[in-house]
Amino acid sequence: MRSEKNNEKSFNMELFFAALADNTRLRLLNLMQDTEVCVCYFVEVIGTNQPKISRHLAYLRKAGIVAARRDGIWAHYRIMMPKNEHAARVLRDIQEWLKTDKVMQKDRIQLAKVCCAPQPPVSIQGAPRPQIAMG
Amino acid sequence: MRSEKNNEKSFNMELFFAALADNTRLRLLNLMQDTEVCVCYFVEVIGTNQPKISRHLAYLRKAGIVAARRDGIWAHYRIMMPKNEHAARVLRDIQEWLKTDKVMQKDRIQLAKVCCAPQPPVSIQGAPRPQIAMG
DNA sequence: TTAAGACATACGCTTAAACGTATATGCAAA
DNA sequence: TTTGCATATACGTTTAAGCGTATGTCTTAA
Repeated sequence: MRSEKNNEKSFNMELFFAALADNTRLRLLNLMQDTEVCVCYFVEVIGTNQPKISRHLAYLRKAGIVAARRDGIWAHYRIMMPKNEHAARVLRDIQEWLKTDKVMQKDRIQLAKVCCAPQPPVSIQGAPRPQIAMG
Repeated sequence: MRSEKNNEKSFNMELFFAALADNTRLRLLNLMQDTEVCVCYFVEVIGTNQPKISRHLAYLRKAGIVAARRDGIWAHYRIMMPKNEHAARVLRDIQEWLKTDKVMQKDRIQLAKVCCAPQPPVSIQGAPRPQIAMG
């Protein structure tokens, strides 16, 4: 996609679909299906460096697909339904789509494991647990 | 999107959404809403050079969203519903979405004008007319 | 068989997306 | 206030998307 200002008047379809055209971002959305998720869990489950996750989350934020909540040193991200009804419909369809994908299912199981483990990995010890890990 | 082989087994979501993340390609899809359309009409309505149109149509073809039909020197493109039910659902939603967009509506009106004009522009004289220009 | 037209692709360029690494920011405990 | 940690952003590099122009391919008509 070529750069273009995100006009307030009309929803930017290009930006919306560009945000969805990346496997890491789809995995992030998948992990946020049922609840907000702390950034550190994304890093743990996706298994990559933290700046990469942060950048992709920023991309989703700028596209109006997710919202962030700060809680002290922790940042929690959640899916935010676009006001545009058509975009919202597509996003809901995508959520259902992701639920049927084997790799995405694995990711959600992995999130549940990491969150509910009695002895979490050292890298995320003390991280805030999401209320619900899976649907 | 980074390059990745389009695995036959699982639908390539990245490629699918990347194909939708471009305004020219969305305009092309919009013009194919009701019927197959000859390439020369795309060039006329979009108002750009022919190789650009051809390249974007090739992109849509590779993403499995459109199909081409050769008829002598003419090439006709039409929307092809993906076999993947989720992709098909999203694509149908997008078609409805495009119908509500002012700019896209203008494009379809323009297509109708060009196709039904008693004296078509010189550049497309003799071009095969689509059966239906608008919904 | 040549010529002309419609369409596809090759080529070189510009721009931006995505990456890893380094660093800045902001909060919290000591 | 200093230290440590979670997160965000800056920076430089690599890769590929998108573009205009040029050229190739295929078909039809002369």
